This record gives sequence, structure tokens and C-alpha cells, in this order.
Amino acid sequence: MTEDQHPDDPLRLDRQICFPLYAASNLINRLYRPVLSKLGLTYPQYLVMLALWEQAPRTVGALGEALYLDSGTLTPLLKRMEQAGLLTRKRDPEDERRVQVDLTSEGRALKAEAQRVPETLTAGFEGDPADVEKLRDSVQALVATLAKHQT
Amino acid sequence: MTEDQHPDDPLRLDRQICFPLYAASNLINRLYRPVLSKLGLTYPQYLVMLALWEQAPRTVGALGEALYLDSGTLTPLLKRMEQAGLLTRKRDPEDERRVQVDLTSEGRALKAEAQRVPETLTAGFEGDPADVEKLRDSVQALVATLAKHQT
DNA sequence: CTCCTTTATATTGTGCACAATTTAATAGCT
DNA sequence: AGCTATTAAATTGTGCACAATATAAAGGAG
Repeated sequence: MTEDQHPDDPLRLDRQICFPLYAASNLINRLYRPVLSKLGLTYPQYLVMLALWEQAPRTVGALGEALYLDSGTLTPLLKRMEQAGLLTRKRDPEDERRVQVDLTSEGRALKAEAQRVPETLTAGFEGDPADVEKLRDSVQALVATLAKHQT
Repeated sequence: MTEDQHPDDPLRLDRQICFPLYAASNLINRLYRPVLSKLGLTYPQYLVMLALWEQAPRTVGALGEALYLDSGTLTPLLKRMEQAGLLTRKRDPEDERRVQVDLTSEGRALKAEAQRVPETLTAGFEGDPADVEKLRDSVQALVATLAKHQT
């Protein structure tokens, strides 16, 4: 009982822009997993580390803005990372609503071990690096548009 | 305690290709959610419906191949959709290992209601449609490469 | 026919992701 | 100061996503 394949059907899977983004995200997560597990990190945890290696301390809210995540996702994730000894969570004395997230020395030290992660993985992309950069910029532009429309 | 911003640091968040894909996937999921919830679907469930509207019945394995998901994800998801009356799950008498997933009449009827979903959402992208198509094709190519490398 | 391997799906356990709600602190207004 | 609204994070409950494992059926070799 196969349906007809109307080439202009807007519901065709291969006409969606969203599906390949979804699939790419899943496949990349799968690709990172074995590499990052050697560092004791999941992929979202790795993103938190990238954000903190650039700037620390940061509030939970600032991390969420950088990574497009909310406290419902970040709070338990940060607690696990705190348990793992990578970071600390402290209420800001200036404003007790805020929680400052800072790296431990162990968290800072992990950056050295992570240096080779990007090159290890982009090897699997096997494409012209310039094309990959162009793709990255396009998706970044899309993310900026989507984020602006959601606030 | 802000770290230096070395422009060639491979661990800078804005140099990652994977992060914008991850963020785009999350943001799109968030964008679809309110629209799809009116149809009683989540985003992955919507993808299953797109796949089945193109061809049904299909085995769990065939669905997984089309959507890049495994049985650990699909089995509980399909059970929820069966509960909702959208599809049926039946062991194939020809090969009792396989499970055939087929649409119910209710599931087929939902396609009419979903017709306007894509245009409703791509409105939020507000970009040249040709650019969106180009982006889609680039990400599709990336997905094909990633999928080939994982098997 | 029996043993062994492979294949298809299901189960278990962990970790996101998010909407909705809650808690608590700050800011603003009068 | 007292009241209200806003803001920041945490909590709750649902639904993915996946690795690892389990279960069971099919296929194949001797």
C-alpha cells in the first residue's frame, strides 16, 4: 500500500529543511559520544566546557543564552558536572537569585586534553574545509534568525 | 576571570560546525512544538508520519533507516502513537522477527490537517527560499556523509 | 535434525530538552 | 516602608536518543 509520490507534496520527507538538521544533530552526537566519553563528557557537557573555557565564571542564565538552553536543561546537567569535579556552582552574593558557574582547576586542565577533539571529528566530514565553513556560517545565520523569532 | 580569545583556538564555540547544527535542531523542535501539539504529535512522531504517508506499511527497521533512529528510540515512540490510534504494529507472519507498522484511517486522515504545517513554519525562516533550499541540500549532503561513516 | 550465527525488535538505564510550575530574591512604584 | 511585578534558578513530568543487553526467530553448516 505505497502512496503516490507527488513531487510537489510539501510533506515529502526529502523536501523538509528541518529533518536533515535534526538527523545531522543526532548523527553528530553519536559521532562525538565515544570520543568525549574518554574525557568523561557528554556532548552538551562539552558545549558547556567550551563556553566556560572562553569565559568563566558565568551565570546559569548566561550559559543558557550562549547555548540556547534553559535552566530546566542546565541545572541537572551542571549538577552532574559539579559532582564530576569540573565546575562549581555558587549563589552570587551580589544577587542571590543568580548562580555563578566557575571552572575548577580540574575543569581548566581538561582543555588541554580536549585540544584534539575538533580535528579528530572533522576528519569524518571529509569535505573541502571551505565548504564546511560555508555550511557552518549558513547554519549560524539560521540559528540567529530562529533565536530572534523566539525570544 | 575571562580567558584570552585566541582567534585560532579550535575550541572556540563559534568555530564549531556541530554546535550550530545542535542549536538549530533544538530551536526548530521548539518552533514546531506548539504547531504540532494541535495535531497531537511531537516532532519525532511527525517525522514518522511523514515517512508513513510516503510509504506504508513499513517495518520498524525501515523506519529507522529512513529517520536515522534505532529500535530503542522507535519502539516506545511507536507504542505511544499506536495508543493514540494513529498506527498499528503487527508481527509479520512471513518473518516473525519483523514488526510491520501501518497507518490507521485516522492516521491517514491526519495528513489533510498537516498540509499547512511546512508553510506555517518556513514563514519563520524569513529568507530567500532559494537560499533555504541550498542550505537544505548542504545539510542533506552532510547527513549522507555522516551516515555512511557510521553504519 | 542440531548447533551456531545472524537478524529484528524489545528492554534497561542514563542523560538530555522542554513546558509548566514553584520558590525566592530583587526592583519598582506609591 | 509596603505592595506588586519581574527576574533567576530549581523542580516536576513527559518524551526522546542511545549504548548495552536480552529475547526470539530465521538461516546455514555439517
